[in-house]
Amino acid sequence: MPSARETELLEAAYRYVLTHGLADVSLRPLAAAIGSSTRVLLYLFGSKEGLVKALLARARADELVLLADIGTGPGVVARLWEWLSAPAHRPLLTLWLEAYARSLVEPDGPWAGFARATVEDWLEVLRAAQPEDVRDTAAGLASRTRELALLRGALLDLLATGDGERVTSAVGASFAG
Amino acid sequence: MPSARETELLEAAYRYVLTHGLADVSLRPLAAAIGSSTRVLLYLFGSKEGLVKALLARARADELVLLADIGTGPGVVARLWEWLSAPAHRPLLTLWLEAYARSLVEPDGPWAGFARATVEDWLEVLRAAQPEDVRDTAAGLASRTRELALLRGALLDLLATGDGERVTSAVGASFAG
DNA sequence: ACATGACTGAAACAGTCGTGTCAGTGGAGG
DNA sequence: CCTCCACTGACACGACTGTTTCAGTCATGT
Repeated sequence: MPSARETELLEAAYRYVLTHGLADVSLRPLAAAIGSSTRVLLYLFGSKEGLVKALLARARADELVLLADIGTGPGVVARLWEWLSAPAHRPLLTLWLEAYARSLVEPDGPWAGFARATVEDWLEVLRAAQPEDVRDTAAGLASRTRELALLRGALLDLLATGDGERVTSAVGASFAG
Repeated sequence: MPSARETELLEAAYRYVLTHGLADVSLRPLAAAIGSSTRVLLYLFGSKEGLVKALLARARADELVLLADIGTGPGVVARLWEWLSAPAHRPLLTLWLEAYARSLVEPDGPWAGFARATVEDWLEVLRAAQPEDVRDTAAGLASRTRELALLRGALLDLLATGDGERVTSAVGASFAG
């Protein structure tokens, strides 16, 4: 149960890393930017690793809210892509990709398991959206794996090029109906 | 025109970052691991940024060799996936993803433009593999964008879960013919 | 023989890193 | 009033960062 001050500072730190990235964040500049001090951050989060872990969990909370609100049934993929391609979400998704890559390179530490966890989260949502008769078949598994791949590959493209038109039309062509 | 010693050390450093990652590499441990010294690395590459840039270019060279060898015509996507999913290439692809993510967070520095460049490289290969009559149409552009997205999304999944069977069957289902 | 240029070792530079220490605030509950 | 506890400021610690300075070594070309 985090204290009020803790969640307040976490929120500020979260806003900070959304624009500065998580990879080479350091306590002193971060503390200065959010009007705090390294002493307080260490006191509240125990260590830098604790802070990073809290920030990762905070980012994941945003993701889980989306997945909970997205619903099921036909059109999930289109709705997911709508959310993924929204310019307002770009900082969050860049942060997400950063954490994803990092968790692959450095399987220990606060990043541990981040990539695998998001794969499973999303696959589960896509599974829930499938018709019942394919949900537990090999074809169903392959199908939602393919949907997830398309969404994330398209996201990679979009984040790099910013060419929403081209990428959206590519995604849309796959799930028009 | 790099000297013999320079390419030799670059190759050793490349092998090092393939297993240690590029994000938090530092000169002293790297130099020690490859039997050199920070003095020499700085002398040969000018600065750490110069070294990182050289390493990125080295990684890109591996990628370009693949793209040159992959040929054109039907089956490119399947052949590309065969290469991407080969266990031997995993370190390279993890490094690739790391550089990709980093270039999005920190658009300046040695990473600049890395993500965008690889998108264009791959799209061009896929374009060359398309039948002539669609190559310059909007549908052709959307089609190869979609192929690229699928490949890279599948790669993300594979790197995180290692579940080659599931992912490969998902990719295969899209391009069986 | 000599000079040139590629390469290398040792040590130091100023700076930043995460973290620990010690000493306080300042408000809430007894 | 007094105590307790969440929180904070100032400062120092050792380790590490990229980079520089100064001094070589060694083979090569003339």
